[in-house]
Amino acid sequence: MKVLLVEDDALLAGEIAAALRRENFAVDIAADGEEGHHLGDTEAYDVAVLDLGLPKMPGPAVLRAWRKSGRPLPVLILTARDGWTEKVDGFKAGADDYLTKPFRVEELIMRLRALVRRSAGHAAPEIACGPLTFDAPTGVFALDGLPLKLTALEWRVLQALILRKDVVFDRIELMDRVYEGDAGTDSNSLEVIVARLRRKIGHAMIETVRGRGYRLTAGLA
Amino acid sequence: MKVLLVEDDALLAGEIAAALRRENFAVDIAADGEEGHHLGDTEAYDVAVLDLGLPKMPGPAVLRAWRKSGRPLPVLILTARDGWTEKVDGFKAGADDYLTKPFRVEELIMRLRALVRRSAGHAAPEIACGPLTFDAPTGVFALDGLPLKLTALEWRVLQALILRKDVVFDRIELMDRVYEGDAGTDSNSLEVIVARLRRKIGHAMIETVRGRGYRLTAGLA
DNA sequence: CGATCCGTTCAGGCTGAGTTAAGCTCAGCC
DNA sequence: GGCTGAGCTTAACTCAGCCTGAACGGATCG
Repeated sequence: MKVLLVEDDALLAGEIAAALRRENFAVDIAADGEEGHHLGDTEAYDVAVLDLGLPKMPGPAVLRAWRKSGRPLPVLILTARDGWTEKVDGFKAGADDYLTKPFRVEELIMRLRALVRRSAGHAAPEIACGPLTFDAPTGVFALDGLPLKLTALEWRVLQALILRKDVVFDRIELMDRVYEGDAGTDSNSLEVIVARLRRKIGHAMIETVRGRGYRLTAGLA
Repeated sequence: MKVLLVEDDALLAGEIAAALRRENFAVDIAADGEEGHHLGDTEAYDVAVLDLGLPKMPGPAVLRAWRKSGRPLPVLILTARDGWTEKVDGFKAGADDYLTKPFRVEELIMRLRALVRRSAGHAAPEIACGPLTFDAPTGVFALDGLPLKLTALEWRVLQALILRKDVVFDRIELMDRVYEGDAGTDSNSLEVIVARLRRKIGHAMIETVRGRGYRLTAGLA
Protein backbone atom coordinates (compact mmCIF):
# COMPACT_ATOMS: atom_id res chain seq x y z
CA MET A 1 0.00 0.00 0.00
CA LYS A 2 1.40 3.31 -1.09
CA VAL A 3 0.55 6.60 0.59
CA LEU A 4 1.22 10.13 -0.59
CA LEU A 5 1.91 12.40 2.35
CA VAL A 6 1.72 16.12 1.57
CA GLU A 7 2.95 17.95 4.66
CA ASP A 8 5.35 20.88 4.96
CA ASP A 9 6.23 20.38 8.60
CA ALA A 10 9.24 18.11 8.15
CA LEU A 11 9.21 16.93 11.74
CA LEU A 12 5.56 15.90 11.69
CA ALA A 13 5.92 14.40 8.22
CA GLY A 14 8.83 12.29 9.40
CA GLU A 15 6.92 11.06 12.41
CA ILE A 16 3.86 10.11 10.42
CA ALA A 17 5.93 8.45 7.72
CA ALA A 18 7.84 6.41 10.29
CA ALA A 19 4.60 5.23 11.90
CA LEU A 20 3.12 4.32 8.54
CA ARG A 21 6.22 2.44 7.46
CA ARG A 22 6.10 0.49 10.71
CA GLU A 23 2.74 -0.70 9.43
CA ASN A 24 4.26 -1.73 6.10
CA PHE A 25 2.94 1.23 4.13
CA ALA A 26 5.10 2.67 1.37
CA VAL A 27 5.26 6.43 1.84
CA ASP A 28 6.19 9.26 -0.52
CA ILE A 29 6.53 12.68 1.06
CA ALA A 30 5.85 15.99 -0.69
CA ALA A 31 6.93 19.11 1.17
CA ASP A 32 4.78 21.64 -0.67
CA GLY A 33 1.56 21.87 -2.61
CA GLU A 34 3.07 21.93 -6.06
CA GLU A 35 5.14 18.84 -5.50
CA GLY A 36 2.19 17.11 -3.89
CA HIS A 37 -0.10 17.96 -6.76
CA HIS A 38 2.39 16.75 -9.30
CA LEU A 39 3.07 13.46 -7.52
CA GLY A 40 -0.60 12.74 -6.99
CA ASP A 41 -1.27 13.44 -10.62
CA THR A 42 1.47 11.30 -12.05
CA GLU A 43 2.19 8.44 -9.64
CA ALA A 44 -0.07 5.65 -8.45
CA TYR A 45 -1.16 5.87 -4.82
CA ASP A 46 -3.79 4.07 -2.81
CA VAL A 47 -4.55 7.11 -0.68
CA ALA A 48 -3.27 10.63 0.03
CA VAL A 49 -2.87 12.55 3.28
CA LEU A 50 -3.11 16.25 2.57
CA ASP A 51 -2.25 19.10 4.91
CA LEU A 52 -4.29 22.24 4.32
CA GLY A 53 -1.66 24.88 5.08
CA LEU A 54 0.97 24.35 2.44
CA PRO A 55 3.57 26.57 0.76
CA LYS A 56 3.36 27.29 -2.99
CA MET A 57 -0.11 25.81 -3.44
CA PRO A 58 -2.76 25.55 -0.73
CA GLY A 59 -4.26 22.17 0.14
CA PRO A 60 -7.77 22.81 -1.17
CA ALA A 61 -6.33 23.93 -4.50
CA VAL A 62 -4.32 20.72 -4.74
CA LEU A 63 -7.40 18.66 -4.00
CA ARG A 64 -9.54 20.54 -6.49
CA ALA A 65 -6.88 20.13 -9.16
CA TRP A 66 -6.79 16.37 -8.60
CA ARG A 67 -10.56 16.10 -8.79
CA LYS A 68 -10.62 18.24 -11.90
CA SER A 69 -8.29 15.85 -13.67
CA GLY A 70 -10.51 12.97 -12.61
CA ARG A 71 -8.26 11.33 -10.03
CA PRO A 72 -10.24 8.77 -8.05
CA LEU A 73 -7.57 8.93 -5.33
CA PRO A 74 -9.08 8.88 -1.81
CA VAL A 75 -7.91 11.89 0.18
CA LEU A 76 -7.72 12.46 3.92
CA ILE A 77 -7.34 16.08 4.91
CA LEU A 78 -5.15 17.07 7.84
CA THR A 79 -5.37 20.44 9.51
CA ALA A 80 -4.70 22.36 12.69
CA ARG A 81 -7.97 24.29 12.51
CA ASP A 82 -10.96 22.70 14.11
CA GLY A 83 -13.72 24.91 12.77
CA TRP A 84 -16.58 23.03 11.16
CA THR A 85 -16.82 25.48 8.29
CA GLU A 86 -13.31 24.50 7.33
CA LYS A 87 -14.29 20.88 7.34
CA VAL A 88 -17.28 21.58 5.16
CA ASP A 89 -15.03 23.36 2.71
CA GLY A 90 -12.66 20.42 2.71
CA PHE A 91 -15.41 17.98 1.93
CA LYS A 92 -16.83 20.28 -0.70
CA ALA A 93 -13.50 20.24 -2.44
CA GLY A 94 -13.76 16.48 -2.67
CA ALA A 95 -12.11 15.13 0.48
CA ASP A 96 -13.06 11.70 1.76
CA ASP A 97 -12.07 12.17 5.37
CA TYR A 98 -10.87 14.86 7.71
CA LEU A 99 -8.61 14.77 10.76
CA THR A 100 -7.62 17.68 13.02
CA LYS A 101 -4.28 18.05 14.73
CA PRO A 102 -3.35 16.93 17.23
CA PHE A 103 -4.34 13.33 16.57
CA ARG A 104 -3.26 9.80 17.40
CA VAL A 105 -1.33 8.15 14.61
CA GLU A 106 -3.32 5.02 15.31
CA GLU A 107 -6.48 6.82 14.33
CA LEU A 108 -4.89 8.09 11.14
CA ILE A 109 -3.84 4.57 10.25
CA MET A 110 -7.30 3.21 10.93
CA ARG A 111 -8.92 5.89 8.81
CA LEU A 112 -6.50 5.32 5.96
CA ARG A 113 -7.15 1.60 6.04
CA ALA A 114 -10.89 2.14 6.05
CA LEU A 115 -10.58 4.52 3.11
CA VAL A 116 -8.50 2.11 1.07
CA ARG A 117 -10.73 -0.81 1.87
CA ARG A 118 -13.84 1.10 0.88
CA SER A 119 -12.35 2.57 -2.27
CA ALA A 120 -11.31 -0.91 -3.34
CA GLY A 121 -14.98 -1.83 -3.18
CA HIS A 122 -14.93 -3.94 -0.06
CA ALA A 123 -17.45 -3.39 2.71
CA ALA A 124 -16.46 -6.08 5.18
CA PRO A 125 -13.29 -5.59 7.23
CA GLU A 126 -12.14 -9.02 6.17
CA ILE A 127 -11.35 -9.96 2.60
CA ALA A 128 -11.16 -13.63 1.76
CA CYS A 129 -9.63 -15.40 -1.21
CA GLY A 130 -9.77 -19.16 -0.91
CA PRO A 131 -7.85 -20.21 2.20
CA LEU A 132 -6.30 -16.76 2.46
CA THR A 133 -7.90 -13.99 4.48
CA PHE A 134 -6.94 -10.38 5.04
CA ASP A 135 -8.18 -8.39 7.99
CA ALA A 136 -8.14 -4.85 6.71
CA PRO A 137 -8.25 -2.92 10.03
CA THR A 138 -5.30 -4.77 11.52
CA GLY A 139 -3.54 -5.63 8.27
CA VAL A 140 -3.08 -9.27 9.21
CA PHE A 141 -3.05 -12.05 6.63
CA ALA A 142 -4.03 -15.57 7.61
CA LEU A 143 -3.86 -18.87 5.76
CA ASP A 144 -6.44 -21.42 6.89
CA GLY A 145 -6.87 -19.27 9.97
CA LEU A 146 -3.20 -19.25 10.92
CA PRO A 147 -1.59 -15.79 10.87
CA LEU A 148 1.03 -15.45 8.16
CA LYS A 149 4.44 -14.01 8.81
CA LEU A 150 5.28 -11.72 5.92
CA THR A 151 8.06 -9.24 5.30
CA ALA A 152 7.23 -5.63 4.50
CA LEU A 153 7.50 -6.08 0.75
CA GLU A 154 5.70 -9.40 0.67
CA TRP A 155 2.89 -7.78 2.61
CA ARG A 156 2.62 -4.84 0.25
CA VAL A 157 2.48 -7.06 -2.80
CA LEU A 158 -0.08 -9.40 -1.32
CA GLN A 159 -2.21 -6.54 -0.06
CA ALA A 160 -2.24 -4.89 -3.45
CA LEU A 161 -3.23 -8.18 -5.04
CA ILE A 162 -6.00 -9.09 -2.60
CA LEU A 163 -7.61 -5.67 -2.92
CA ARG A 164 -8.06 -6.49 -6.58
CA LYS A 165 -8.42 -10.22 -6.42
CA ASP A 166 -9.46 -12.07 -9.55
CA VAL A 167 -8.26 -9.14 -11.64
CA VAL A 168 -4.92 -8.98 -13.39
CA PHE A 169 -2.67 -6.48 -11.66
CA ASP A 170 -0.35 -4.77 -14.11
CA ARG A 171 3.35 -5.38 -13.44
CA ILE A 172 4.38 -1.76 -13.70
CA GLU A 173 1.53 -0.54 -11.57
CA LEU A 174 2.25 -3.16 -8.98
CA MET A 175 5.86 -2.03 -8.77
CA ASP A 176 4.73 1.58 -8.48
CA ARG A 177 2.48 0.68 -5.58
CA VAL A 178 5.03 -1.44 -3.79
CA TYR A 179 8.16 0.66 -4.08
CA GLU A 180 8.57 4.16 -2.78
CA GLY A 181 9.67 6.86 -5.20
CA ASP A 182 10.12 5.83 -8.79
CA ALA A 183 10.43 2.16 -9.43
CA GLY A 184 13.26 1.02 -11.64
CA THR A 185 12.00 -1.40 -14.24
CA ASP A 186 15.40 -2.97 -14.69
CA SER A 187 15.16 -5.43 -11.88
CA ASN A 188 13.55 -8.73 -11.15
CA SER A 189 13.22 -8.19 -7.42
CA LEU A 190 9.46 -8.19 -7.69
CA GLU A 191 9.62 -11.66 -9.20
CA VAL A 192 11.72 -12.83 -6.30
CA ILE A 193 9.19 -11.45 -3.85
CA VAL A 194 6.39 -13.17 -5.70
CA ALA A 195 8.30 -16.45 -5.69
CA ARG A 196 8.78 -16.21 -1.94
CA LEU A 197 5.11 -15.35 -1.46
CA ARG A 198 4.10 -18.35 -3.50
CA ARG A 199 6.21 -20.59 -1.33
CA LYS A 200 4.35 -19.26 1.70
CA ILE A 201 0.77 -19.29 0.48
CA GLY A 202 0.88 -21.96 -2.22
CA HIS A 203 1.91 -21.72 -5.84
CA ALA A 204 -1.60 -21.91 -7.25
CA MET A 205 -2.87 -18.74 -5.65
CA ILE A 206 -0.81 -16.17 -7.54
CA GLU A 207 -1.33 -16.69 -11.21
CA THR A 208 1.03 -15.02 -13.65
CA VAL A 209 -0.36 -13.56 -16.83
CA ARG A 210 2.44 -13.28 -19.36
CA GLY A 211 3.27 -9.84 -20.58
CA ARG A 212 0.81 -8.20 -18.20
CA GLY A 213 1.15 -9.04 -14.54
CA TYR A 214 -0.17 -11.11 -11.69
CA ARG A 215 -3.55 -12.18 -10.45
CA LEU A 216 -4.68 -13.48 -7.09
CA THR A 217 -7.32 -16.21 -7.30
CA ALA A 218 -8.83 -18.78 -4.97
CA GLY A 219 -6.35 -21.28 -6.35
CA LEU A 220 -8.43 -23.81 -8.19
CA ALA A 221 -12.06 -24.42 -9.10
CA MET B 1 -30.36 9.23 -1.12
CA LYS B 2 -31.66 7.11 1.74
CA VAL B 3 -30.14 7.04 5.21
CA LEU B 4 -30.69 4.59 8.03
CA LEU B 5 -30.35 6.31 11.39
CA VAL B 6 -29.97 3.98 14.36
CA GLU B 7 -30.14 6.14 17.49
CA ASP B 8 -32.04 5.57 20.73
CA ASP B 9 -32.04 9.18 21.93
CA ALA B 10 -35.28 10.30 20.36
CA LEU B 11 -34.47 13.97 20.71
CA LEU B 12 -31.11 13.70 19.01
CA ALA B 13 -32.50 11.37 16.37
CA GLY B 14 -35.22 13.85 15.55
CA GLU B 15 -32.76 16.69 15.26
CA ILE B 16 -30.45 14.76 12.98
CA ALA B 17 -33.30 13.48 10.86
CA ALA B 18 -34.68 16.99 10.44
CA ALA B 19 -31.32 18.32 9.36
CA LEU B 20 -30.84 15.48 6.90
CA ARG B 21 -34.31 15.92 5.45
CA ARG B 22 -33.57 19.60 5.02
CA GLU B 23 -30.78 18.40 2.71
CA ASN B 24 -33.21 16.20 0.85
CA PHE B 25 -32.08 12.91 2.34
CA ALA B 26 -34.69 10.23 2.97
CA VAL B 27 -34.33 9.08 6.58
CA ASP B 28 -35.51 5.93 8.38
CA ILE B 29 -35.07 5.92 12.13
CA ALA B 30 -34.51 2.82 14.24
CA ALA B 31 -34.73 3.28 18.02
CA ASP B 32 -32.86 0.15 19.08
CA GLY B 33 -30.20 -2.25 17.82
CA GLU B 34 -32.54 -5.04 16.80
CA GLU B 35 -34.74 -2.81 14.71
CA GLY B 36 -31.68 -1.19 13.17
CA HIS B 37 -30.13 -4.50 12.31
CA HIS B 38 -33.31 -5.76 10.75
CA LEU B 39 -33.90 -2.64 8.68
CA GLY B 40 -30.29 -2.55 7.45
CA ASP B 41 -30.51 -6.18 6.48
CA THR B 42 -33.76 -5.99 4.59
CA GLU B 43 -34.11 -2.49 3.19
CA ALA B 44 -31.88 -0.71 0.70
CA TYR B 45 -29.95 2.23 2.10
CA ASP B 46 -27.11 4.30 0.72
CA VAL B 47 -25.52 4.76 4.12
CA ALA B 48 -26.16 4.08 7.80
CA VAL B 49 -25.52 6.20 10.91
CA LEU B 50 -25.05 3.91 13.89
CA ASP B 51 -24.97 4.90 17.53
CA LEU B 52 -22.79 2.66 19.67
CA GLY B 53 -24.82 2.68 22.88
CA LEU B 54 -28.09 1.04 21.92
CA PRO B 55 -30.75 -0.95 23.77
CA LYS B 56 -31.42 -4.59 22.87
CA MET B 57 -28.35 -4.99 20.62
CA PRO B 58 -25.15 -2.95 20.91
CA GLY B 59 -23.88 -1.00 17.90
CA PRO B 60 -20.77 -3.06 17.24
CA ALA B 61 -22.84 -6.23 17.19
CA VAL B 62 -25.21 -4.69 14.65
CA LEU B 63 -22.30 -3.69 12.46
CA ARG B 64 -20.67 -7.08 12.67
CA ALA B 65 -23.95 -8.78 11.80
CA TRP B 66 -24.34 -6.63 8.70
CA ARG B 67 -20.80 -7.36 7.57
CA LYS B 68 -21.26 -11.04 8.21
CA SER B 69 -24.24 -11.16 5.88
CA GLY B 70 -22.20 -9.34 3.23
CA ARG B 71 -23.93 -5.98 3.28
CA PRO B 72 -21.87 -3.46 1.32
CA LEU B 73 -23.62 -0.63 3.21
CA PRO B 74 -21.23 2.16 4.28
CA VAL B 75 -21.52 2.85 8.01
CA LEU B 76 -20.71 5.93 10.06
CA ILE B 77 -20.39 5.31 13.77
CA LEU B 78 -21.66 7.83 16.26
CA THR B 79 -20.61 7.81 19.88
CA ALA B 80 -20.21 9.88 23.01
CA ARG B 81 -16.85 8.37 23.88
CA ASP B 82 -13.78 10.02 22.47
CA GLY B 83 -11.08 7.47 23.29
CA TRP B 84 -8.97 6.46 20.32
CA THR B 85 -9.03 2.81 21.35
CA GLU B 86 -12.81 2.92 20.93
CA LYS B 87 -12.38 4.30 17.49
CA VAL B 88 -9.96 1.57 16.60
CA ASP B 89 -12.50 -1.01 17.75
CA GLY B 90 -15.14 0.65 15.61
CA PHE B 91 -13.00 0.49 12.51
CA LYS B 92 -12.03 -3.08 13.28
CA ALA B 93 -15.69 -4.01 13.26
CA GLY B 94 -15.91 -2.61 9.74
CA ALA B 95 -16.95 1.00 10.16
CA ASP B 96 -16.15 3.48 7.42
CA ASP B 97 -16.16 6.64 9.48
CA TYR B 98 -16.44 7.72 13.08
CA LEU B 99 -17.88 10.83 14.66
CA THR B 100 -17.94 11.76 18.35
CA LYS B 101 -20.72 13.69 20.08
CA PRO B 102 -21.15 16.55 20.25
CA PHE B 103 -20.75 17.35 16.58
CA ARG B 104 -22.09 19.79 14.00
CA VAL B 105 -24.80 18.32 11.82
CA GLU B 106 -23.10 19.98 8.88
CA GLU B 107 -20.07 17.81 9.42
CA LEU B 108 -22.20 14.69 9.64
CA ILE B 109 -23.86 15.57 6.37
CA MET B 110 -20.55 16.17 4.67
CA ARG B 111 -19.15 12.89 5.90
CA LEU B 112 -22.22 11.00 4.76
CA ARG B 113 -21.98 12.55 1.32
CA ALA B 114 -18.32 11.64 1.07
CA LEU B 115 -19.08 8.05 2.07
CA VAL B 116 -21.87 7.68 -0.44
CA ARG B 117 -19.85 9.27 -3.19
CA ARG B 118 -16.96 6.90 -2.66
CA SER B 119 -18.99 3.76 -2.31
CA ALA B 120 -20.99 4.64 -5.41
CA GLY B 121 -17.97 4.44 -7.67
CA HIS B 122 -18.17 0.72 -8.17
CA ALA B 123 -20.86 0.20 -10.73
CA ALA B 124 -19.38 -1.88 -13.52
CA PRO B 125 -20.01 -0.42 -16.96
CA GLU B 126 -20.11 -3.38 -19.27
CA ILE B 127 -20.10 -3.69 -23.00
CA ALA B 128 -21.98 -6.69 -24.26
CA CYS B 129 -22.02 -8.34 -27.66
CA GLY B 130 -24.10 -11.49 -27.74
CA PRO B 131 -22.68 -13.93 -25.20
CA LEU B 132 -19.51 -11.87 -24.93
CA THR B 133 -19.11 -9.15 -22.30
CA PHE B 134 -16.31 -6.73 -21.57
CA ASP B 135 -15.87 -5.11 -18.19
CA ALA B 136 -14.05 -1.88 -18.96
CA PRO B 137 -12.58 -1.00 -15.55
CA THR B 138 -11.12 -4.44 -14.92
CA GLY B 139 -10.50 -5.26 -18.57
CA VAL B 140 -11.97 -8.72 -18.20
CA PHE B 141 -13.75 -10.46 -21.07
CA ALA B 142 -16.34 -13.09 -20.29
CA LEU B 143 -18.19 -15.55 -22.46
CA ASP B 144 -21.57 -16.63 -21.08
CA GLY B 145 -20.40 -15.24 -17.77
CA LEU B 146 -17.18 -17.26 -17.63
CA PRO B 147 -14.00 -15.17 -17.65
CA LEU B 148 -11.97 -15.65 -20.80
CA LYS B 149 -8.28 -16.40 -20.73
CA LEU B 150 -6.67 -14.27 -23.41
CA THR B 151 -3.09 -13.48 -24.32
CA ALA B 152 -1.91 -9.89 -24.54
CA LEU B 153 -2.38 -9.58 -28.30
CA GLU B 154 -5.66 -11.45 -28.38
CA TRP B 155 -6.91 -9.08 -25.73
CA ARG B 156 -5.86 -5.99 -27.64
CA VAL B 157 -7.53 -7.16 -30.83
CA LEU B 158 -10.75 -8.12 -29.10
CA GLN B 159 -10.83 -4.90 -27.14
CA ALA B 160 -10.42 -2.83 -30.29
CA LEU B 161 -13.20 -4.79 -31.96
CA ILE B 162 -15.71 -4.64 -29.12
CA LEU B 163 -15.26 -0.90 -28.72
CA ARG B 164 -16.54 -0.60 -32.28
CA LYS B 165 -18.82 -3.57 -32.45
CA ASP B 166 -21.09 -3.98 -35.44
CA VAL B 167 -18.81 -1.71 -37.44
CA VAL B 168 -16.18 -2.96 -39.87
CA PHE B 169 -12.73 -2.38 -38.44
CA ASP B 170 -10.20 -1.62 -41.13
CA ARG B 171 -7.34 -4.12 -41.31
CA ILE B 172 -4.56 -1.55 -41.43
CA GLU B 173 -6.05 0.49 -38.63
CA LEU B 174 -6.48 -2.61 -36.52
CA MET B 175 -2.84 -3.52 -37.00
CA ASP B 176 -1.78 0.00 -36.09
CA ARG B 177 -3.78 -0.18 -32.91
CA VAL B 178 -2.58 -3.62 -31.92
CA TYR B 179 1.09 -3.36 -32.77
CA GLU B 180 3.45 -0.81 -31.35
CA GLY B 181 5.40 1.36 -33.74
CA ASP B 182 4.66 0.96 -37.41
CA ALA B 183 3.04 -2.30 -38.34
CA GLY B 184 4.56 -4.17 -41.21
CA THR B 185 1.84 -5.26 -43.60
CA ASP B 186 3.98 -8.11 -44.83
CA SER B 187 2.83 -10.59 -42.24
CA ASN B 188 -0.19 -12.68 -41.48
CA SER B 189 0.29 -12.69 -37.75
CA LEU B 190 -2.88 -10.73 -37.22
CA GLU B 191 -4.79 -13.42 -39.03
CA VAL B 192 -3.28 -16.01 -36.75
CA ILE B 193 -4.37 -14.05 -33.72
CA VAL B 194 -7.88 -13.69 -35.13
CA ALA B 195 -8.03 -17.42 -35.83
CA ARG B 196 -7.03 -18.21 -32.27
CA LEU B 197 -9.60 -15.72 -30.97
CA ARG B 198 -12.31 -17.32 -33.06
CA ARG B 199 -11.50 -20.69 -31.63
CA LYS B 200 -11.97 -19.25 -28.13
CA ILE B 201 -15.14 -17.22 -28.59
CA GLY B 202 -16.82 -18.99 -31.49
CA HIS B 203 -16.26 -18.61 -35.21
CA ALA B 204 -19.45 -16.72 -35.89
CA MET B 205 -18.62 -13.70 -33.75
CA ILE B 206 -15.79 -12.22 -35.76
CA GLU B 207 -16.98 -11.69 -39.27
CA THR B 208 -14.56 -11.18 -42.14
CA VAL B 209 -15.27 -8.46 -44.63
CA ARG B 210 -13.17 -9.27 -47.66
CA GLY B 211 -10.78 -6.59 -48.71
CA ARG B 212 -11.59 -4.37 -45.76
CA GLY B 213 -11.27 -5.88 -42.33
CA TYR B 214 -13.12 -7.47 -39.44
CA ARG B 215 -16.35 -6.89 -37.65
CA LEU B 216 -17.58 -8.07 -34.26
CA THR B 217 -21.25 -9.01 -34.17
CA ALA B 218 -23.63 -10.85 -31.86
CA GLY B 219 -22.87 -13.90 -33.96
CA LEU B 220 -26.26 -15.29 -34.82
CA ALA B 221 -26.61 -16.34 -38.43
C1' DC C 1 30.91 -7.27 17.34
C1' DG C 2 28.46 -11.19 15.54
C1' DA C 3 23.91 -12.91 14.26
C1' DT C 4 19.97 -12.61 11.80
C1' DC C 5 16.83 -11.01 8.59
C1' DC C 6 15.53 -8.74 4.39
C1' DG C 7 15.92 -6.92 -0.18
C1' DT C 8 18.47 -7.12 -4.21
C1' DT C 9 21.32 -8.99 -7.94
C1' DC C 10 22.89 -12.52 -10.94
C1' DA C 11 22.90 -16.62 -13.69
C1' DG C 12 20.83 -20.58 -15.57
C1' DG C 13 16.85 -22.81 -17.25
C1' DC C 14 12.15 -23.17 -18.78
C1' DT C 15 7.75 -21.97 -20.81
C1' DG C 16 4.68 -20.20 -23.99
C1' DA C 17 3.29 -16.09 -26.75
C1' DG C 18 4.02 -14.35 -31.16
C1' DT C 19 5.85 -14.99 -35.58
C1' DT C 20 6.80 -17.39 -39.86
C1' DA C 21 5.83 -20.35 -43.51
C1' DA C 22 3.38 -23.56 -46.20
C1' DG C 23 -0.67 -25.56 -47.78
C1' DC C 24 -5.59 -25.22 -47.87
C1' DT C 25 -10.38 -23.01 -48.55
C1' DC C 26 -13.47 -20.34 -50.62
C1' DA C 27 -15.50 -16.07 -52.60
C1' DG C 28 -15.56 -13.41 -56.66
C1' DC C 29 -15.03 -13.13 -61.45
C1' DC C 30 -14.73 -14.33 -66.26
C1' DG D 1 -16.51 -24.57 -64.66
C1' DG D 2 -12.01 -23.03 -63.71
C1' DC D 3 -8.83 -19.31 -62.31
C1' DT D 4 -7.11 -16.14 -58.91
C1' DG D 5 -5.97 -14.19 -54.82
C1' DA D 6 -7.48 -12.97 -50.22
C1' DG D 7 -7.98 -15.08 -46.16
C1' DC D 8 -7.80 -19.41 -42.93
C1' DT D 9 -5.40 -22.86 -40.39
C1' DT D 10 -1.87 -25.79 -38.66
C1' DA D 11 2.67 -26.75 -37.17
C1' DA D 12 7.23 -25.52 -36.09
C1' DC D 13 10.45 -22.15 -34.43
C1' DT D 14 12.38 -18.38 -31.59
C1' DC D 15 13.23 -15.60 -28.02
C1' DA D 16 11.22 -12.40 -24.52
C1' DG D 17 9.42 -12.99 -20.17
C1' DC D 18 9.33 -15.46 -16.09
C1' DC D 19 11.01 -18.67 -12.25
C1' DT D 20 14.26 -19.89 -8.85
C1' DG D 21 18.38 -21.07 -6.22
C1' DA D 22 22.36 -18.94 -4.44
C1' DA D 23 25.03 -15.37 -2.94
C1' DC D 24 25.85 -10.56 -1.58
C1' DG D 25 25.36 -6.40 1.24
C1' DG D 26 22.84 -3.34 4.22
C1' DA D 27 20.16 -2.80 8.26
C1' DT D 28 18.77 -3.91 12.78
C1' DC D 29 19.30 -5.86 17.32
C1' DG D 30 21.19 -8.16 21.10
